[in-house]
Amino acid sequence: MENMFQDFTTESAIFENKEVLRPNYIPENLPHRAKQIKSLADILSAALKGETPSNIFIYGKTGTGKTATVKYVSKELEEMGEKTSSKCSLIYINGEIFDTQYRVFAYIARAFNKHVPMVGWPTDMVYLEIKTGIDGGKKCVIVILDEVDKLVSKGDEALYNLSRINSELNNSRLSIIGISNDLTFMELLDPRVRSSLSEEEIIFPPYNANQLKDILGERVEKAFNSSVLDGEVIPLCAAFAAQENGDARSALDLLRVSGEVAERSKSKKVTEEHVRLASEKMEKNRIIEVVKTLPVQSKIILNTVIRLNKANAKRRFSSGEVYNTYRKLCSHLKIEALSQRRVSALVSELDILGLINAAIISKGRYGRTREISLSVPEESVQHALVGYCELETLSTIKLKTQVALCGYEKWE
DNA sequence: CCTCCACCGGAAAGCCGGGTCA
DNA sequence: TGACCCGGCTTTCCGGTGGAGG
Repeated sequence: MENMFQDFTTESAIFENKEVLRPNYIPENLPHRAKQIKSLADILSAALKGETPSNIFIYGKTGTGKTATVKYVSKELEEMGEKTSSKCSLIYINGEIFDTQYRVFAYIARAFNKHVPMVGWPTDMVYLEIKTGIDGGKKCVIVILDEVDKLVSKGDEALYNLSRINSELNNSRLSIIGISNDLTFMELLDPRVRSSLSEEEIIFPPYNANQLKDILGERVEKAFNSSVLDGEVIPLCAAFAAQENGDARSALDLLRVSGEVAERSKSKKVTEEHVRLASEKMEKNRIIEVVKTLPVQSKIILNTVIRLNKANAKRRFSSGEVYNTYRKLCSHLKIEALSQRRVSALVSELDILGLINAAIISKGRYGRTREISLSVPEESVQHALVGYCELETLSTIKLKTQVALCGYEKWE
């Protein structure tokens, strides 16, 4: 009998190397980031002259090339450092994974071959280890804190201690590069830490459609077999992503998924049609993800809108209608209904998430209200609620709610 | 031009589960 | 262990408002 994986072992007709399209792949060329690369290199070049580079704060939305740029520049710097034998070492830390002061410190200590367990020691002891580690040889240490906002959300001691470590060192110097896609966290910082972290700032603006086209173009040669892409594929991917928010990551994702769609349909080429299918598929997944993680009450409200949609020819409903139906649904589910004010707030949240539309209109004598309508296909939401139901194994009341939510049975 | 509907959305306080500290 | 704090969620209170109808 033929092995069931037989089909999957044959060479791909579409992809040459799919990894090139993954977000963590660092290309040799970063289009449209020359300015940022130069600023970063200028600042860090101090390390090669034996001086201390300023601390740097890097800001930009997701998929604007922050991490790629920093990794690219630090690789170059390390190479040059070895050639010129000026000692400098870079330590890359992702704040999402190392999200407490202790973990960050332990990780840094390990970079200096100190045997620090990932849990257990008093923090100041680890701090001491780092200090002696860094100070061991005369050199320059640059700590890169990616997603630094995640780290700060649990307290700013880590940043505070790192930024003042220089005053306790004799031989070496330490600089910090903080990377974030969120500016609000700066307010949580001690003013001294804030100003020391942002001695220099580099901004990464979103890409436009043309720039995204260049980025995709840069990678297709390695990623795809020659001439499997139709001419319109790249511009279309770029346009879709630019429309969203100029996010290179999602542009690359879209291109990859388009290829996968083409591959699965046994096509020899990736066409415009495949991109559209891929885009639809990704959008659907996004919706499912969002709906699944919604709090129960928001799900009930969403469900209310769907029920209204099913029961009426019209597609728009006033806040009052939605709230009344919501109350009925709640009493049917034997769940305490929220106040009108609260439901109004949750409706706003659903609006921001893009699941429903809620625009304020005035009907003159007949009051002012929001017109609420579903802004995504009915089936994809329903699909998500059903999917959630299957996974839900919590308390019986919750389970009952979920079952009722996907059942759509009449209750009056 | 004024009224008044039916709701919006800010402010503030209450509640609750979880974590911390002495 | 109990006092206390914190953050998220919710309620209560209430001032605000665009425009059809008078």
